[in-house]
Amino acid sequence: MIERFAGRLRDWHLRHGRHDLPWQRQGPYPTWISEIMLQQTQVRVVIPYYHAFMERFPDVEQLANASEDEVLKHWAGLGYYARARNLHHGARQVRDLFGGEIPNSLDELMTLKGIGRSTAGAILSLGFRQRGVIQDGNVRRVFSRIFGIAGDLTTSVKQRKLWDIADELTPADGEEAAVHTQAMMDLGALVCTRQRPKCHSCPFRSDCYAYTSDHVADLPQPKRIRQRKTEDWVVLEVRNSANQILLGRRPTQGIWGGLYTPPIDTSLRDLEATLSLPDLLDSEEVHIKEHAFSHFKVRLHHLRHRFDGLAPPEFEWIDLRGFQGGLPAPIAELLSKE
DNA sequence: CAACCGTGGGA
DNA sequence: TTCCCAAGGTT
Repeated sequence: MIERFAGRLRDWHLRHGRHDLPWQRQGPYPTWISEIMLQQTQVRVVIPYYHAFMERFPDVEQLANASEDEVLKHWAGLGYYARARNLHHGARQVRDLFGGEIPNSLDELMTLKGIGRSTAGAILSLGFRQRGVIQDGNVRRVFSRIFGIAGDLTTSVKQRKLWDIADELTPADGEEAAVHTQAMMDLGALVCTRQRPKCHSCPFRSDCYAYTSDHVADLPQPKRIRQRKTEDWVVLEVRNSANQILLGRRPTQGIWGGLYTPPIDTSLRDLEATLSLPDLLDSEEVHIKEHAFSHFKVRLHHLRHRFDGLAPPEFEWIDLRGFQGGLPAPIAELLSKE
């Protein structure tokens, strides 16, 4: 089974795999961009962002020379904004430390911000067509079912085991490894899905532990999700007579790091203390919007206020049209309302 | 090691 | 409505 695995996977992929994704066979830079965008993010969500991003930042040099604000503007709505900040930082590392050429070794790739072992393996394999090994959610799910790996897959023992299997199954030849890498992800994404897997069309069903022992629904073990707390945030939309709006850049650390939002705090009273705008307590609540982050929830209380004068510290008057910075998705939606 | 870090969509 | 997940990495 181990001996025949790669060959059988390749044959399946030739007929049933994905061969027309926009970043495929485009070289290391497009592979890098797509791999970062695809972290924890579905293909159909990524595609429009990928096209716009590549249009504006067609190569490493243009990405490195751009401002972080503009990079985040193109990332706005995708989420996990550290990915964009790290990617931008990584492009500058390539420019300044690698002479503008993306390195083609595992160790060097992993020195770039935001590139871990799996993403480095993917760039080596898919981007450079050199031998590289990945270990993503698709691979973990496929292996846990085929080889019957139960329990928590994030422990170091299980991680070691999964990496060992992945390494053993990956062909030595670079081009074959590239096809293998794409095929592993396609099998996980198209057949060996989390819910309602299509075992009837799986090339490994006769050897699959989960399928042959009727444990497909139990593997891999779902990770326990802790209850998410809910906070209340007051989002203060302040406009002046020129229809500009008060926005401030959020600190790099924390939620929405590097993006721009209106003044936000847990109460209007706290906002009044920091902003000291006249008649702030008279501002009206437009509506309340619930928003879920990965580890907590918020009720966004949308308030409107009119003010003409100097922007308070940490904020600036901004015309949203042509603004070169990123707005978080729920904030952009909130500000677009009448 | 566990918490942190977004968003949209499907069930 | 609510829960869960989708090509992870950093701290």
